[in-house]
Amino acid sequence: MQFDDKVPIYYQIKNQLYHEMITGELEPGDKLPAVRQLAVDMTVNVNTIQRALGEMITEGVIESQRGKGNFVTMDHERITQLKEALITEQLERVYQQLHALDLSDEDIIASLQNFIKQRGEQHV
Amino acid sequence: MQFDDKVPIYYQIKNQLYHEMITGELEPGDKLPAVRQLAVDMTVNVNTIQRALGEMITEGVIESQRGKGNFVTMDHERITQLKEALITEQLERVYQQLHALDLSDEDIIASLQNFIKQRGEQHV
DNA sequence: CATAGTGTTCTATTTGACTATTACACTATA
DNA sequence: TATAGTGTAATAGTCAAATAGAACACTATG
Repeated sequence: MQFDDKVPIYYQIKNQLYHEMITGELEPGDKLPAVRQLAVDMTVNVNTIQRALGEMITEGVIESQRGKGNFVTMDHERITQLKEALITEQLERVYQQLHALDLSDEDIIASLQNFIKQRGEQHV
Repeated sequence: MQFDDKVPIYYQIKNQLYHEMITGELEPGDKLPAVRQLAVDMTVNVNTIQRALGEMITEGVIESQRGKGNFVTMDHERITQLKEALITEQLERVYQQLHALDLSDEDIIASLQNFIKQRGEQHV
Protein backbone atom coordinates (compact mmCIF):
# COMPACT_ATOMS: atom_id res chain seq x y z
CA MET A 1 0.00 0.00 0.00
CA GLN A 2 1.25 3.46 -0.85
CA PHE A 3 0.98 6.28 1.64
CA ASP A 4 0.97 10.05 1.47
CA ASP A 5 3.91 11.11 3.58
CA LYS A 6 2.09 14.30 4.54
CA VAL A 7 -0.44 12.40 6.67
CA PRO A 8 0.17 9.87 9.47
CA ILE A 9 0.10 6.30 8.19
CA TYR A 10 -2.21 5.05 10.93
CA TYR A 11 -4.68 7.71 9.81
CA GLN A 12 -4.53 6.54 6.21
CA ILE A 13 -5.04 2.97 7.34
CA LYS A 14 -8.21 4.00 9.15
CA ASN A 15 -9.51 5.58 5.98
CA GLN A 16 -8.60 2.51 3.95
CA LEU A 17 -10.59 0.30 6.31
CA TYR A 18 -13.49 2.75 6.34
CA HIS A 19 -13.60 2.51 2.58
CA GLU A 20 -13.67 -1.26 2.64
CA MET A 21 -16.53 -1.18 5.12
CA ILE A 22 -18.46 1.27 3.02
CA THR A 23 -17.97 -0.38 -0.33
CA GLY A 24 -19.05 -3.68 1.19
CA GLU A 25 -15.67 -5.31 0.83
CA LEU A 26 -16.01 -5.69 4.57
CA GLU A 27 -19.54 -6.33 5.80
CA PRO A 28 -21.04 -6.03 9.28
CA GLY A 29 -19.88 -8.97 11.37
CA ASP A 30 -16.99 -9.80 9.07
CA LYS A 31 -13.71 -10.76 10.61
CA LEU A 32 -10.77 -8.60 9.67
CA PRO A 33 -7.46 -10.16 8.69
CA ALA A 34 -5.22 -10.81 11.71
CA VAL A 35 -3.28 -7.75 12.84
CA ARG A 36 0.00 -9.40 11.89
CA GLN A 37 -1.40 -10.21 8.46
CA LEU A 38 -2.62 -6.65 7.98
CA ALA A 39 0.83 -5.45 8.95
CA VAL A 40 2.37 -7.62 6.24
CA ASP A 41 -0.24 -6.66 3.64
CA MET A 42 0.24 -2.97 4.27
CA THR A 43 4.00 -3.28 4.77
CA VAL A 44 3.71 -1.58 8.10
CA ASN A 45 4.45 -2.40 11.71
CA VAL A 46 1.90 -4.25 13.88
CA ASN A 47 1.86 -1.36 16.32
CA THR A 48 0.80 1.00 13.58
CA ILE A 49 -2.08 -1.31 12.67
CA GLN A 50 -2.96 -1.52 16.34
CA ARG A 51 -3.02 2.23 16.61
CA ALA A 52 -5.46 2.53 13.73
CA LEU A 53 -7.68 -0.28 15.02
CA GLY A 54 -7.53 1.10 18.54
CA GLU A 55 -9.14 4.33 17.45
CA MET A 56 -11.75 2.52 15.39
CA ILE A 57 -12.62 0.36 18.37
CA THR A 58 -13.05 3.49 20.46
CA GLU A 59 -15.31 4.85 17.73
CA GLY A 60 -17.36 1.67 17.86
CA VAL A 61 -17.00 0.66 14.22
CA ILE A 62 -14.81 -2.31 15.05
CA GLU A 63 -15.13 -4.77 17.90
CA SER A 64 -12.18 -6.66 19.21
CA GLN A 65 -12.28 -10.15 20.70
CA ARG A 66 -9.06 -11.23 22.30
CA GLY A 67 -7.84 -14.50 20.92
CA LYS A 68 -10.45 -14.47 18.16
CA GLY A 69 -9.93 -11.43 16.01
CA ASN A 70 -11.29 -8.02 15.09
CA PHE A 71 -14.78 -7.75 13.68
CA VAL A 72 -16.78 -5.13 11.84
CA THR A 73 -19.63 -3.90 14.01
CA MET A 74 -23.07 -5.42 13.36
CA ASP A 75 -24.55 -1.95 13.59
CA HIS A 76 -25.47 -1.16 9.98
CA GLU A 77 -26.64 2.27 10.98
CA ARG A 78 -23.15 3.14 12.13
CA ILE A 79 -21.71 2.28 8.74
CA THR A 80 -24.28 4.44 7.01
CA GLN A 81 -23.49 7.35 9.29
CA LEU A 82 -19.81 6.79 8.62
CA LYS A 83 -20.31 6.99 4.88
CA GLU A 84 -22.33 10.17 5.14
CA ALA A 85 -19.73 11.70 7.40
CA LEU A 86 -16.86 10.84 5.08
CA ILE A 87 -18.64 12.22 2.04
CA THR A 88 -19.53 15.46 3.78
CA GLU A 89 -15.99 15.77 5.07
CA GLN A 90 -14.60 15.49 1.54
CA LEU A 91 -17.11 17.94 0.08
CA GLU A 92 -16.54 20.39 2.88
CA ARG A 93 -12.82 20.31 2.30
CA VAL A 94 -12.85 20.71 -1.46
CA TYR A 95 -15.43 23.46 -1.14
CA GLN A 96 -13.35 25.39 1.35
CA GLN A 97 -10.19 24.97 -0.69
CA LEU A 98 -11.68 26.00 -4.02
CA HIS A 99 -13.56 28.84 -2.41
CA ALA A 100 -10.26 30.05 -1.00
CA LEU A 101 -8.91 29.96 -4.56
CA ASP A 102 -11.56 32.53 -5.49
CA LEU A 103 -13.95 30.16 -7.23
CA SER A 104 -17.66 30.91 -6.90
CA ASP A 105 -20.21 28.19 -6.15
CA GLU A 106 -20.95 28.00 -9.85
CA ASP A 107 -17.26 27.89 -10.73
CA ILE A 108 -16.75 25.01 -8.34
CA ILE A 109 -19.51 22.92 -9.83
CA ALA A 110 -18.47 23.78 -13.36
CA SER A 111 -14.86 22.92 -12.75
CA LEU A 112 -15.82 19.57 -11.25
CA GLN A 113 -18.09 18.77 -14.17
CA ASN A 114 -15.37 19.75 -16.57
CA PHE A 115 -12.82 17.68 -14.69
CA ILE A 116 -15.01 14.60 -14.81
CA LYS A 117 -15.83 15.15 -18.46
CA GLN A 118 -12.19 15.41 -19.44
CA ARG A 119 -11.36 12.46 -17.31
CA GLY A 120 -13.99 10.42 -19.11
CA GLU A 121 -12.47 11.32 -22.46
CA GLN A 122 -9.01 10.35 -21.34
CA HIS A 123 -9.97 7.01 -19.87
CA VAL A 124 -11.74 5.54 -22.88
CA MET B 1 -3.64 30.99 12.24
CA GLN B 2 -5.13 27.59 12.92
CA PHE B 3 -3.51 24.44 11.62
CA ASP B 4 -4.62 20.92 10.88
CA ASP B 5 -2.44 18.76 13.08
CA LYS B 6 -2.57 15.96 10.50
CA VAL B 7 -0.46 17.91 8.02
CA PRO B 8 2.95 19.57 8.52
CA ILE B 9 2.63 23.24 9.44
CA TYR B 10 5.20 24.38 6.90
CA TYR B 11 3.09 22.72 4.24
CA GLN B 12 -0.03 24.54 5.34
CA ILE B 13 1.87 27.82 5.32
CA LYS B 14 2.87 27.21 1.71
CA ASN B 15 -0.76 26.69 0.81
CA GLN B 16 -1.78 29.80 2.68
CA LEU B 17 0.73 31.88 0.73
CA TYR B 18 -0.30 30.24 -2.53
CA HIS B 19 -3.84 31.28 -1.82
CA GLU B 20 -2.84 34.86 -1.16
CA MET B 21 -0.92 34.95 -4.43
CA ILE B 22 -3.84 33.53 -6.34
CA THR B 23 -6.55 35.68 -4.87
CA GLY B 24 -4.44 38.75 -5.57
CA GLU B 25 -3.88 39.54 -1.92
CA LEU B 26 -0.26 39.20 -2.94
CA GLU B 27 0.57 40.39 -6.43
CA PRO B 28 3.61 39.75 -8.62
CA GLY B 29 6.52 41.82 -7.36
CA ASP B 30 4.93 42.39 -3.94
CA LYS B 31 7.14 42.20 -0.92
CA LEU B 32 6.14 39.63 1.66
CA PRO B 33 6.08 40.53 5.35
CA ALA B 34 9.47 39.97 7.02
CA VAL B 35 10.08 36.38 8.05
CA ARG B 36 10.08 37.35 11.72
CA GLN B 37 6.79 39.16 11.21
CA LEU B 38 5.26 36.18 9.43
CA ALA B 39 6.42 34.03 12.30
CA VAL B 40 4.59 36.26 14.77
CA ASP B 41 1.47 36.53 12.61
CA MET B 42 1.24 32.78 12.20
CA THR B 43 2.36 32.06 15.77
CA VAL B 44 5.07 29.82 14.47
CA ASN B 45 8.87 29.71 14.62
CA VAL B 46 11.00 31.57 12.09
CA ASN B 47 12.58 28.30 11.00
CA THR B 48 9.19 26.94 10.05
CA ILE B 49 8.49 30.03 7.93
CA GLN B 50 11.90 29.64 6.40
CA ARG B 51 11.22 26.05 5.53
CA ALA B 52 8.03 26.97 3.71
CA LEU B 53 9.63 29.90 1.89
CA GLY B 54 12.68 27.81 1.05
CA GLU B 55 10.57 25.37 -0.92
CA MET B 56 8.67 28.15 -2.64
CA ILE B 57 11.94 29.78 -3.63
CA THR B 58 13.08 26.48 -5.11
CA GLU B 59 9.80 26.30 -7.00
CA GLY B 60 10.41 29.76 -8.37
CA VAL B 61 7.25 31.42 -7.09
CA ILE B 62 9.11 33.53 -4.54
CA GLU B 63 12.41 35.35 -4.93
CA SER B 64 14.58 36.17 -1.98
CA GLN B 65 16.86 39.19 -1.66
CA ARG B 66 19.14 39.10 1.32
CA GLY B 67 18.82 42.20 3.44
CA LYS B 68 15.76 43.36 1.47
CA GLY B 69 13.05 40.79 1.79
CA ASN B 70 11.12 38.09 -0.02
CA PHE B 71 9.18 38.97 -3.15
CA VAL B 72 6.48 37.35 -5.22
CA THR B 73 7.80 36.39 -8.66
CA MET B 74 7.06 38.81 -11.51
CA ASP B 75 6.21 35.83 -13.68
CA HIS B 76 2.40 36.05 -14.01
CA GLU B 77 2.33 32.87 -16.01
CA ARG B 78 3.76 30.98 -13.08
CA ILE B 79 0.93 32.14 -10.82
CA THR B 80 -1.65 31.08 -13.38
CA GLN B 81 -0.08 27.65 -13.66
CA LEU B 82 -0.03 27.44 -9.90
CA LYS B 83 -3.74 28.14 -9.64
CA GLU B 84 -4.59 25.57 -12.28
CA ALA B 85 -2.40 23.01 -10.57
CA LEU B 86 -3.96 23.61 -7.17
CA ILE B 87 -7.51 23.36 -8.51
CA THR B 88 -6.79 20.17 -10.40
CA GLU B 89 -5.08 18.72 -7.35
CA GLN B 90 -8.16 19.36 -5.22
CA LEU B 91 -10.57 17.97 -7.81
CA GLU B 92 -8.41 14.93 -8.38
CA ARG B 93 -8.34 14.18 -4.70
CA VAL B 94 -12.05 14.60 -3.99
CA TYR B 95 -12.85 12.58 -7.09
CA GLN B 96 -10.61 9.72 -6.02
CA GLN B 97 -11.97 9.74 -2.50
CA LEU B 98 -15.66 9.82 -3.43
CA HIS B 99 -15.11 7.28 -6.16
CA ALA B 100 -13.55 5.02 -3.54
CA LEU B 101 -16.72 5.49 -1.51
CA ASP B 102 -18.65 3.90 -4.37
CA LEU B 103 -20.12 7.11 -5.80
CA SER B 104 -20.56 7.25 -9.58
CA ASP B 105 -19.55 10.30 -11.61
CA GLU B 106 -23.16 11.44 -11.50
CA ASP B 107 -23.40 10.81 -7.75
CA ILE B 108 -20.31 12.91 -7.17
CA ILE B 109 -21.65 15.89 -9.09
CA ALA B 110 -25.08 15.54 -7.53
CA SER B 111 -23.72 15.33 -4.01
CA LEU B 112 -21.61 18.43 -4.55
CA GLN B 113 -24.56 20.35 -5.97
CA ASN B 114 -26.66 19.23 -3.05
CA PHE B 115 -23.96 20.17 -0.59
CA ILE B 116 -23.65 23.66 -2.01
CA LYS B 117 -27.40 24.08 -2.14
CA GLN B 118 -27.85 23.11 1.49
CA ARG B 119 -24.95 25.27 2.44
CA GLY B 120 -26.55 28.22 0.75
CA GLU B 121 -29.75 27.68 2.71
CA GLN B 122 -27.90 27.50 5.99
CA HIS B 123 -25.83 30.60 5.45
CA VAL B 124 -28.62 33.04 4.71
C1' DC C 1 -2.94 -30.31 27.67
C1' DA C 2 0.07 -28.75 24.08
C1' DT C 3 0.13 -25.84 20.26
C1' DA C 4 -1.05 -22.51 16.86
C1' DG C 5 -3.49 -18.41 16.01
C1' DT C 6 -5.31 -14.54 17.78
C1' DG C 7 -5.25 -9.59 20.23
C1' DT C 8 -2.53 -6.68 23.73
C1' DT C 9 1.18 -4.40 25.96
C1' DC C 10 5.77 -2.69 26.74
C1' DT C 11 10.45 -1.00 25.96
C1' DA C 12 13.89 0.89 23.09
C1' DT C 13 15.24 3.34 19.01
C1' DT C 14 14.97 6.22 14.87
C1' DT C 15 13.22 9.97 12.19
C1' DG C 16 10.86 14.21 10.88
C1' DA C 17 8.60 18.41 12.37
C1' DC C 18 8.83 22.10 15.29
C1' DT C 19 10.74 25.24 18.67
C1' DA C 20 14.23 28.20 20.93
C1' DT C 21 18.20 30.76 20.63
C1' DT C 22 22.11 32.72 18.76
C1' DA C 23 25.01 34.32 15.40
C1' DC C 24 26.07 35.87 10.83
C1' DA C 25 25.44 38.47 6.17
C1' DC C 26 23.55 41.99 3.55
C1' DT C 27 20.87 46.59 2.65
C1' DA C 28 19.15 51.04 3.57
C1' DT C 29 19.50 55.18 5.85
C1' DA C 30 19.93 58.69 9.58
C1' DT D 1 29.74 54.79 9.97
C1' DA D 2 26.51 53.25 13.24
C1' DT D 3 22.06 51.20 13.49
C1' DA D 4 17.82 49.02 12.34
C1' DG D 5 15.68 45.91 9.33
C1' DT D 6 16.15 42.26 6.52
C1' DG D 7 17.36 37.07 5.07
C1' DT D 8 20.37 32.91 6.36
C1' DA D 9 22.46 29.35 8.99
C1' DA D 10 23.59 26.42 12.84
C1' DT D 11 22.95 24.19 17.19
C1' DA D 12 20.31 21.94 20.66
C1' DG D 13 16.12 20.21 22.60
C1' DT D 14 11.19 18.38 22.54
C1' DC D 15 7.56 15.65 20.70
C1' DA D 16 4.80 12.52 17.83
C1' DA D 17 4.91 8.86 14.50
C1' DA D 18 6.73 4.76 13.24
C1' DT D 19 9.67 0.73 13.68
C1' DA D 20 11.62 -3.54 15.84
C1' DG D 21 11.30 -7.03 18.98
C1' DA D 22 9.73 -9.43 22.81
C1' DA D 23 6.52 -10.93 26.03
C1' DC D 24 1.90 -11.70 27.68
C1' DA D 25 -3.32 -13.16 27.52
C1' DC D 26 -6.94 -15.50 25.51
C1' DT D 27 -9.33 -19.01 22.20
C1' DA D 28 -9.78 -22.97 19.45
C1' DT D 29 -8.54 -27.48 18.44
C1' DG D 30 -5.96 -31.83 17.61
